[in-house]
Amino acid sequence: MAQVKPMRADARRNYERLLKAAAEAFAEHGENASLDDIAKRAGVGSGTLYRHFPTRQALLEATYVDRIEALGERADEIAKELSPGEALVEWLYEVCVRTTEVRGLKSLLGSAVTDGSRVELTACATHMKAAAERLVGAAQEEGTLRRDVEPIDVLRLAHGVATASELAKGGGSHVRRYLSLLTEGLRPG
Amino acid sequence: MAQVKPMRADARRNYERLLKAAAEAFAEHGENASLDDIAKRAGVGSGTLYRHFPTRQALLEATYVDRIEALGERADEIAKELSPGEALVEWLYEVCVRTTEVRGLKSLLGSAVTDGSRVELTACATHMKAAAERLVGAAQEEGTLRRDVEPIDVLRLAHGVATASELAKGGGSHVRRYLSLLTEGLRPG
DNA sequence: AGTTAAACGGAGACAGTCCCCGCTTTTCTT
DNA sequence: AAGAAAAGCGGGGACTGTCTCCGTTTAACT
Repeated sequence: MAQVKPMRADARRNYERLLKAAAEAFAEHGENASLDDIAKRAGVGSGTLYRHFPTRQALLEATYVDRIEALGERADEIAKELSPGEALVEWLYEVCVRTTEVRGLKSLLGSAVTDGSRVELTACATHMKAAAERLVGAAQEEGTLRRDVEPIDVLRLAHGVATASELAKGGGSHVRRYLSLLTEGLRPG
Repeated sequence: MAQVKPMRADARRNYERLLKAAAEAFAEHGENASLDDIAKRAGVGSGTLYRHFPTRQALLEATYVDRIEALGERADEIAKELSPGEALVEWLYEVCVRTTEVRGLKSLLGSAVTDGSRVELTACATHMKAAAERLVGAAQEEGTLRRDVEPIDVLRLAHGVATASELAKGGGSHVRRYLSLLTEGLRPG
């Protein structure tokens, strides 16, 4: 699975430049930033971009793997500090916040939890699912999470909460509230 | 607000043709169906399409107002048959199902509950909010819905549930489940 | 230095959006 | 009924974005 042959020097250089340009462009214009423009920013031809990243999704993934990995690590940090139930909620909160804050991350996380997505098991999907499994399993052990939900359900619902929050003007400020409505339920407590 | 002058005969004819073509195209290709193609199907020039419907959103709205109105009426029908709490849930279920079933409806319903949307208070937004207000109010009276949620919150969360369901392959079959996770909460009952 | 294979780049085919403005159709007037 | 004014039509074309193809360049290895 790993790079069998080392990349040629110019290829490696262009790859990195493209990632940098992509991060800028996605941050500036959202997930639909023009790909040709990204190539231009990076100072390479568009052919080079498409050779390295055959689809927008591939570029998005490469651009944000580190963020996704960071989320995976956060899961474990949080798990050390809080009880399993609290840890799950707090992690989901962070996932939602990133989803709404980091432009372009949303579609990536979305396709990571989509059934039958073209892209077979991307690195991002794997990371997220693994982290969710750990937290969900622990919370169920503890008895603070229903046993009839799967990790993937939780991830999808978190994505839904992020989407709902985004619909409000100050998206971020609604995340906590909407997430707690999900965890506590809409019935009066 | 109503049409001050009656439309010219040809204008009216083209308007209707466009709506019919749009319904077909959106059903076939989703909300991003080509507008020029819709004009072609309708047998009119693209200028005519853009004159009647300045934005994709406007066309989407005109295409689906009747569906939205139907949802508004369903709210009242359901309210007659079930207790307030059950009625709200059942209505939300139908909203979610339509959202996932009718291609193109999603982005319309989404922008209807978006804060600070360009389009000031569209007919769709008004209908949905009014229906939600009735059901939410009744359920809160009855005591089966938290008092700290607004109708708009409920609509947004329903949109989130629809989004989450869509991420699963057989979108429709997950709606009931995800909606009940929202109403009951993720904690064990 | 020479050879080779990998990588480059940007022109260009294609598709979609949307506007502009000369032309046609309808409607109004007398 | 005929002519004028108003309303509406439509499609050409500018523009933007995607993505591929293939002649040219360049790194890597002798």
